[in-house]
Amino acid sequence: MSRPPASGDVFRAVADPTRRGLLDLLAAEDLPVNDLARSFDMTLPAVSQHLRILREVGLVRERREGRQRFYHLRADPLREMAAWVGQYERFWRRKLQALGAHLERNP
Amino acid sequence: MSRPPASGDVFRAVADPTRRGLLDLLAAEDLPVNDLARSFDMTLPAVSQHLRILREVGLVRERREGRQRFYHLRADPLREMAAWVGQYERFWRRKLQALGAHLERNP
DNA sequence: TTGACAATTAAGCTTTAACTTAAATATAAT
DNA sequence: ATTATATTTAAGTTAAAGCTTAATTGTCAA
Repeated sequence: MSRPPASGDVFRAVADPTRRGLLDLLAAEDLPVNDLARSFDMTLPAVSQHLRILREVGLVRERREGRQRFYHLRADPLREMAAWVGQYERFWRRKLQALGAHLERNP
Repeated sequence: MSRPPASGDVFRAVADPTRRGLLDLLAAEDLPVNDLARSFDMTLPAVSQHLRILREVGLVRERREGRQRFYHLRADPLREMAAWVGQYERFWRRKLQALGAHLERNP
């Protein structure tokens, strides 16, 4: 059985600011590890390890091109997060609405 | 100076499944710690510590009532997360659209 | 084929997280 | 006053994260 690639741990994968930064970069364009690493204040292996974690939860894919490895964003696993956080939208919407009503009463 | 209540660490706060569970419970109703703790397979202090972390990032508030402490959801800090993950929506939307187009060509 | 480059894996270290049990605090009930 | 209840804080343990340097693998170029 091939289990769904570490679902649930998407939250943990994305908890780290470096990893969110990596995803943000990859949202713009596919990039090789060296280029990615330049944006962060840590060694190349460290970035490589972060990429491994993103790979494990399916948030990025690797494509080999010569001796470089281009990373490509796969956003799908984030849908789980979007769905979860979406359930809370009504709470802040409710509050905004209350604020609006208040401003209307007290213009 | 009162710094913005630990913004950015909302991701980390919510990375833990127990803490997400707590928020999910509180989305339905305000509850005292004991009632909250019953839902989890760990000691009361452990749950109390999770609640502290949620408090620190402003995701819950405490209201004292007799000797109980009712916790109340404050969803606002999740907006940061919603905004971040929302930026990725276009990616899976694009993919769904591609799938749709494919199915139309190959009915 | 030797050497340089791109990246990962291995090994080790330090910090942080997530628990536990025990002690402390605060309120309520007897 | 004592005792019980609700919760937190303290102290200590274990495991996982996040780094680093060093060693390894694979590809290109001279």
